[in-house]
Amino acid sequence: MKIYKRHSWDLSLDEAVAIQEKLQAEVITQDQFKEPIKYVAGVDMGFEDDGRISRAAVAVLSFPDLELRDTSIVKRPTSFPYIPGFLSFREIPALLDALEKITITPDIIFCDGQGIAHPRRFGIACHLGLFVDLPTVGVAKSLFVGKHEELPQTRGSWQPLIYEAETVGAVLRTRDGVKPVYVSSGHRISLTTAIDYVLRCTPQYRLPETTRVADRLASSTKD
DNA sequence: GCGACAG
DNA sequence: ATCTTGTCGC
Repeated sequence: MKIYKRHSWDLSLDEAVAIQEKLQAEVITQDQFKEPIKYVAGVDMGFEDDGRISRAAVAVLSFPDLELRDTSIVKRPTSFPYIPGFLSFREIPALLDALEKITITPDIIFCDGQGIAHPRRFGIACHLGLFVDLPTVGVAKSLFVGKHEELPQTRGSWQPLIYEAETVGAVLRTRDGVKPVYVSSGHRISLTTAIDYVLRCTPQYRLPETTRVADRLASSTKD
């Protein structure tokens, strides 16, 4: 699929901050895509050799039946350290290599991490969204920024995630009695629509099927 | 200044 | 993210 390179990846932390602040202005948090959605994708990362090697994986599933239709895995040297607030600079380079090889362009991409629920409203889902110019959703396994009320134990219930007096995402229960996930808009999709698609992609487990498939691909010892 | 801190 | 067995609970 097509990738729109917006900047180089050889950056200092100060330059990375400048890029986040500049590109943030281009993020769209409203629905801007045509339905019906036919394909959904999930991306995930794995590491080897104490983090020196990155493994990126992409899984494209049909929607709404969620059957595997395309996959891609790439391995390359890791070029940026993990620093809270700058996850995208560590993971996106490899993810783009993997996405470039995908033959089916998905209609929505689920990312492992936050969207606008980020200190500068520019988490990995937003960053990736601008590079692929497709709807992206951040589905994180843990809280990064913001606070929220307690939420019911039933699947489908959710509470707004508030940060600096703004709703930046939602805490969503995707399975009864199981730890919730943190959903936020990445690009070209609203929060309520994002929640709807996350629920439609989590028929059985806590995380979206797309992410689960990508996760096992990125974790496999093979190449 | 002191903690907290997506993966 | 990754290093790792058994174990508690439905």
